[in-house]
Order: sequence, then structure tokens, then C-alpha cells
Amino acid sequence: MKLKKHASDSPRERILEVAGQLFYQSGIRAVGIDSIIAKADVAKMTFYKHFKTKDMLVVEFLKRRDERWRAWFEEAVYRLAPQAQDRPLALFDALEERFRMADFRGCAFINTMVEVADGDHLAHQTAAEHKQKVQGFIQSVLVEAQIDNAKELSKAFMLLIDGAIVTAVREKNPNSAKEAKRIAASLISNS
Amino acid sequence: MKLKKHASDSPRERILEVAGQLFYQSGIRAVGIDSIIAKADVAKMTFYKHFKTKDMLVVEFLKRRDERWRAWFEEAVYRLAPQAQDRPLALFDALEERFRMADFRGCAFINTMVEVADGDHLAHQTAAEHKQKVQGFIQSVLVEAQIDNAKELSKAFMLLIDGAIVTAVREKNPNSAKEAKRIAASLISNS
DNA sequence: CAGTATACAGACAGGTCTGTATACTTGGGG
DNA sequence: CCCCAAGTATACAGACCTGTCTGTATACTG
Repeated sequence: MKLKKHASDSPRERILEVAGQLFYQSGIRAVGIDSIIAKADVAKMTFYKHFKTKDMLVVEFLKRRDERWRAWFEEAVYRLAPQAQDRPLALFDALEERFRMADFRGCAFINTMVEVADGDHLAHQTAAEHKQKVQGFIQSVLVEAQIDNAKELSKAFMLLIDGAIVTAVREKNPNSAKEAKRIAASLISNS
Repeated sequence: MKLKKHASDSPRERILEVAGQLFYQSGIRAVGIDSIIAKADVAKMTFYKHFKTKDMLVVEFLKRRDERWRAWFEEAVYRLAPQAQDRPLALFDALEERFRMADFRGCAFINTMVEVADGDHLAHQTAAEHKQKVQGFIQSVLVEAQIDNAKELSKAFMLLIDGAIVTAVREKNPNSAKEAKRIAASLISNS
């Protein structure tokens, strides 16, 4: 149950590791500080020394997730499509890989924006930045595949990706990735 | 602040009316029973006579929202497109109308599924049924417009709709409806 | 008028949550 | 060998949550 201390050395690291799992799995409001410190095997005061408030932990959690998610995504796309011209559609194969992971529960950023209804909250800004960075990557993939209108098309792809994610959660089924891929293929062949 | 008693006669009606506003606006977990009964001007025991638990109220809230949402959607589509062959794309015009409403905060069913992480919860089932019914309506619109592959295409349209909703929330901007409409048009012309 | 159903008002129990305060332990560097 | 920074353990304040309880008021019905 508990995270072994040597598993990830510093308390701060252990907290972020555990928070990453619990927040994503159960949502932010549903996870209390007490659960986090228990699983991370850290004292409460140590927690509050490293993170001023729970909100601050949430922001750090999102930043960390952004970095790791994009690193994984880019790796997966390049691995699945070594040739540049295959990469645009491989975006959706990577997505499907993600959907098939045992702990998949949608996009942490969408989920957070839904949970934190207040649009002025820092979490909203962090989520917006994440999606912007992902769109940037998609655009670069389209450019490298020598597809016209890369910027416009990247917006359409983002919409398809978000739609596929929500559908996968809703139907508890990864097939929406293939559906989105078909639509994307139709868009490319018609541009 | 309070809901006038004559506004909607029975206490049960007042509770559902208020819960509908507050749950959609701030999320389910964020709204306590006390806020609801205060704004609905109802005694606590009266509340618990009509709804066994908060969860039961949530389910009633979703059922009501399903009925009203679909009634509105169908009315809007027929109003915006009197001719059957114009209706498939008018789905997205109706959506945009919705996105422009002052209190728009995404799809109540998606939001609820995100907030209630437990996939076995009744709310998940209710949300799944809602989406199923919407897809049925879309399929009938496609059939009436004499479009082939109506069933397959209705799935694609659902994905586009969910994607547009999430994007509208994320960007706080109703333009995603037009984006989804363009994609839908491309799908139709290529089928 | 009596009886019954419905709703209101507000206190309360028992639990959860965040964040703080206090005192104890421990390990590494000067 | 001693110090002190970092971490631990635990109790606590105060807010808020769901759901229950007691008692009162009002309105319909026979």
C-alpha cells in the first residue's frame, strides 16, 4: 500500500508520485491530503513545508503531468511512425495505446477543468497551456508530413482527439481512437 | 436569491429546479444540500422526504436534464433547418446556439461522469443512456436527409459533438461548433 | 371541529476536510 | 562529539458535509 521510501528518494518526489496516481484515478476533490501523505509515507508537516496549499500541489501535479504526457506522446508517435508522412495518422494510434492502459480515465486536464468549475483558477490556465503545447506538436507533425494548412488542420485534430478521449471514457472502450483516425484520414485526403 | 414559492409550486419541483441550476453551474460535489434547500426555500426534512439521498437527487437531476436537453435540441434543429436535407449540418448550428448561452459550462453528463469517478455509479448509466438517445436522434436526422451509412456516420457525429463541447469549454469560445460543422460537412460530401 | 398530511424551522450527531501547533527522533557535517 | 536541519508523530481548530431528530404551523377533509 505504502510507497517504499527508497522508491523515489525525496519526500517531495514521493508526494508528487502518489498525488499523480490518486488525483488522476479518483479526481482532485475526492482525494484528501491525509490519503496522500499516508500512501507517500510522509508526515503532514513535511507535506505543508513543500506545498503551501493543496491547490499548489494540484498545479505542480498538472505541470508534471504535462511534461510526462507529452514526452510519452511524442515518443509513441515517432516509434509508431518512423516515416514523417505516416505520423499524422499515427497520432491516433498513439492515442489508442493510451486508451488501452489499465488506469486510463480520460485527460487529466479536461477532468480538472470540469472539477474546478471556477474558470479563473490557476488550474484552468495550466490546462490551457498544456493543450496549446500539444497542438504545437501536432502542427509540427503535419508540417513535417508536408501537409498544407497545418495550422488549421491541427485545430481540427485537437477537436478529434478531445472527442475521442471523451468518447473512450464514456463508452469505456478504446475504439473511438480508430473512429477519430478515420475522420482524420478523410480530412487529409480532402485537403 | 431565494426561489419564490409560487414560482414553481411543489417543493419537489423547486428542489429540482434549484438543483438543476447549482449542479450544472458549480458541479455536484461543490453544491451542498444546505445551499439547495436554502435557495429552494424548503425544509431539510421535506427534502429528505422527496429524495432518499443526495445521490438520488443527482439521478433525478440527470433524467430531467436529459429530457429537457433533447427537447430543446430537437426543437432547435427543426427550427434552424425546416428542410430535411439541411438538418445534419444544422445539428452544429444548434450546438453553437447552446455554446453561446451565458451559463454554458459543457455537457452535464460528461461533467458528472468525470466528477463521479466510480464507473459503476448510477450516474454513469444515466449518462450513457442520454448519449445513446442523442445518437438515435442524430441517426434519424441523417436517415431523413437520405444519407447513406446513417448509423456509422451518427457515431462520427457524436464524437464531433463531444469534441466541440470540450473544446468550447476549454477555450471559453463557441467557435468549435463551426469547426465541427466543417469536419461534418467534409464527411458528408465524402461518403 | 377533529384528524391527517404536508411543510417549515432549526438544532444536532458524526464524519470529512484543510491547515496549524507542538514535541520528539535521527542522521550527517563541522 | 555535538548541533541542527529535516522529517516524524500526533493532536487540534475550524469549516463544511450528509442525514436525523424534535417540534410547530398550515391546510385540506370528513
